Amino acid sequence: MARRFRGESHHKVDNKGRVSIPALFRRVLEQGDPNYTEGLNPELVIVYGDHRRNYLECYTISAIEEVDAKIDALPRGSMERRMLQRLFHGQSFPTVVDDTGRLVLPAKLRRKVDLEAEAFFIAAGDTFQIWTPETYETEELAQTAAWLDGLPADFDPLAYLDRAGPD
Amino acid sequence: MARRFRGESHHKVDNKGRVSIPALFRRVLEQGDPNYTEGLNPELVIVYGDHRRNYLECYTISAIEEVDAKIDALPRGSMERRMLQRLFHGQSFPTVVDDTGRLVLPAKLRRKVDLEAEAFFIAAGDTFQIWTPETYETEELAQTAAWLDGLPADFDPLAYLDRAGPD
DNA sequence: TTGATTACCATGAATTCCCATGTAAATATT
DNA sequence: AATATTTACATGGGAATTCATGGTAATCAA
Repeated sequence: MARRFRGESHHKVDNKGRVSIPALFRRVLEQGDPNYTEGLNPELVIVYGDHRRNYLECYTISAIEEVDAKIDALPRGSMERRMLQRLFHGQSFPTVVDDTGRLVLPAKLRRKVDLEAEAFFIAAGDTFQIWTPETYETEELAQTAAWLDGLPADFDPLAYLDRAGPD
Repeated sequence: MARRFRGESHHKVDNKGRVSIPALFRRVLEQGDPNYTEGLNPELVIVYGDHRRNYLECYTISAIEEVDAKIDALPRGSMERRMLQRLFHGQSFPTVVDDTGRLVLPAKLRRKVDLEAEAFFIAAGDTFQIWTPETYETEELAQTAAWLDGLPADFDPLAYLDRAGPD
């Protein structure tokens, strides 16, 4: 497994759509781009998905190539294949980190996830996500809080690491 | 099972956030980093968690890789997986021991656990924790005392090693 | 030619690098 | 055993570099 993204942080988005990528994420993007060499800027792919998805998911080149390979393995003409193609090939945006370590998010993408002055970056395994801070708090955190409420009060979610969970 | 951390100690934190790692812990970090070789500095991952957690938990590379493998095994899209990803991939900070055996804790992490001039290190199996001394005393010790108070006066905690507990 | 996108330059703050020192611990030497 | 020598640790300081962010000029597309 390639190097993983790790960490979370907030960054300003200016009116041109420029936003700094957390420095540690940049290192991972560099390592995950087979064409990257010292001095160059790594490429990446931003998957934005359909209208229900309200965050941007960023893939290193090698991560997206793995996905592509899996899609290629699906039977031609199958629904699964068509859906995944639409999601990963259609609803995505290939781009490159700029010289100052920033990403330029086109207005279309910003509008899609309601991004204005600030963006929240969070690692998620071999990808990282870009959220509007408020959306992340209200949707993502609220959702887990609700889920936790359905569990025994003393149950430690970390137990999921080792077992199935609370009976 | 990999080598374990053992012991506890106090260290100064300077205003750049630098703090010495107990020398014995360093040896464990070295052994727990598959990429470590004599002369190099071991990497590690600091998991800080959400607002409810008031200490930093430090994982060796192999310990965190075990965790990652377990997360990877959970079904994509499941709440369990998302929670654990948020905690271990998002709310964490990968770093490396410096040449003089210190760790540099960014302001963000120090603020989170109220770390100022001094830090308390304590081993916890295959991880170790960094606490603000006062927090550790008031929260952690008080809790243990309360727990012991709830047991028969002559109860030996070692009984937990072999069975479920008292009675 | 006009709004948008890209390339370049600028700057303060945070972070890393490199070197220094006192002290405790380990080892070697009479 | 007592003393000298070396090595490892904990801690500190300043210089050099990286980061995040902002601005302006050059380029592009329609």
